[in-house]
Amino acid sequence: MGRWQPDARNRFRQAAVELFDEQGFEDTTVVQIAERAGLTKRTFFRHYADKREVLFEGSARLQELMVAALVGAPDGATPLEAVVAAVHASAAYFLQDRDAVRRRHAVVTSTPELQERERVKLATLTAALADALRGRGVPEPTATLAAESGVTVFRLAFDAWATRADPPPLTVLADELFTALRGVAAPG
Amino acid sequence: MGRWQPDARNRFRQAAVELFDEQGFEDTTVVQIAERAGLTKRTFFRHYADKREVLFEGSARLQELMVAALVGAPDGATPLEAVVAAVHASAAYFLQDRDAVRRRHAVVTSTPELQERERVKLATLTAALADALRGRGVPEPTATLAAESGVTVFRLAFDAWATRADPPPLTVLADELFTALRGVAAPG
DNA sequence: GTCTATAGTCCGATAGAC
DNA sequence: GTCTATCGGACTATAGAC
Repeated sequence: MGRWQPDARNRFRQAAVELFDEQGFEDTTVVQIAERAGLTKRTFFRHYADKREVLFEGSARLQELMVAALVGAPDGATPLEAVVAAVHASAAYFLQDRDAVRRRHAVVTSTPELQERERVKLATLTAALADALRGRGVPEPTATLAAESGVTVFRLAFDAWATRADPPPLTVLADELFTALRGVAAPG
Repeated sequence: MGRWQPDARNRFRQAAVELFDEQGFEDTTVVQIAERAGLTKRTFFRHYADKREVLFEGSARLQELMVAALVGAPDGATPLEAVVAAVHASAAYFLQDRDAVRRRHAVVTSTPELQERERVKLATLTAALADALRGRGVPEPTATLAAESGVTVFRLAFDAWATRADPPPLTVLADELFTALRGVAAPG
C-alpha cells in the first residue's frame, strides 16, 4: 500500500472523537490526534482549518438536506410551513447512529470553544435557508425572520432530543416548539 | 499616582480599537496593544481572558439595561411585549458615541473570530432575558422562545442601524421587525 | 516578569496516482 | 512528466504556568 494512509479524514475524525471522549477537547493536542491517526500535524491542518473543524464535517450535508426540503415544499406553503418542512427533514440525518450524535453533542456542549463554532454553523444554515426562501419569492425581512425562527426551533428541539433519556422523535419536539412560537408571536 | 498606570482598561481598549482600525484585528498582536497602552502583555491578559474580549467590555452593561427594562415592564404585558421593552431600552445604550459604535461594528463584522464572540454574547443575553421572563412567571418553552425572538430582532435591527447611511432610530427598526415577525408566525 | 506549551503557518522535499 | 497528498521541521503568537 505504500506510505499513503488511505482515508485520512476518516482516520482523523475517528481518532479525534475517541481522544475528545477520553480526555476532553482542550486537553487533546492536534499532535496526539495525528499520532493516533498515523499521520502528522501538518496533514491535519491541510484537511481542517483548525482543531474544532474536525467535529463539524457533517454540517454541510445537514444543511443541503434541509435546504432541499425547503426548496421542495409545496408551492402554496407559507414561509414558516416551508421552514417546518426543512426542520422535519433534519430528523432523518440524526437517525443513523444516535449514540455517536449524543457523544458529539456532549463534547460540544461542555466546551465553550465548540459551542462558538456550532453557533457559526447554525448562522450559516440560517443564511442558506433565508436564501432558499428568497428563491421562493419570499421578501425581506420575512425570509430572514422565518429562517431565524426555524433554526431556533431546530436548535432547541435538537438539544432536547440529544439530552433527554428517552426522547420523542425530533419532529414531534420541533412541532411542539413551532406551536409555542405561534403562541408567543400572536397571543390571544 | 505611583507606579500604576491608571485606567488600564481604558488605555487598553483605546489602543486596541485604534490598532484594529489601522491594521485589522488579525494583524494586531497583543504585544502591540500593550506597547501603545504603555503596559505589558501580561497585564493585558490579567484584564481580559483573550484578545477578543477587549472589544466586548460593554456587553455586560447592555445586558443589565435590557434585563432591567424587561423586569420593569407592566404586569399585564405579554412575554413578547416585555421583550420589546427590553429591546427598546437598548437604544439608549448606543446613542452615546455613534461613530465609535459603527467603527466597532465594522471591525466585528469583518472578522469571523469576532463574530463568533459576538454570537456568544448574544446567547448570554438571550439566557438572561429568558431567566427574567421566568422570574415574571412565564413558563417554558415560552420564555426561551420569546427571548430568542427578541434577541434576533435586536440583532437584525442593530445591524441595519449600524450599517445604513442615515438610519431611523433603533426602536423604529426593531418595531418593524417585530411586526414582520408576528406576520411570519401567524399568517392570514 | 519569565518560561513554556500549543495552535496554526510556511517552506522544501518526497512519494504515490495517472 | 504532472498532479496531488504527505512529511519534517522551523517559525510566530496566544495563552497559561510558575
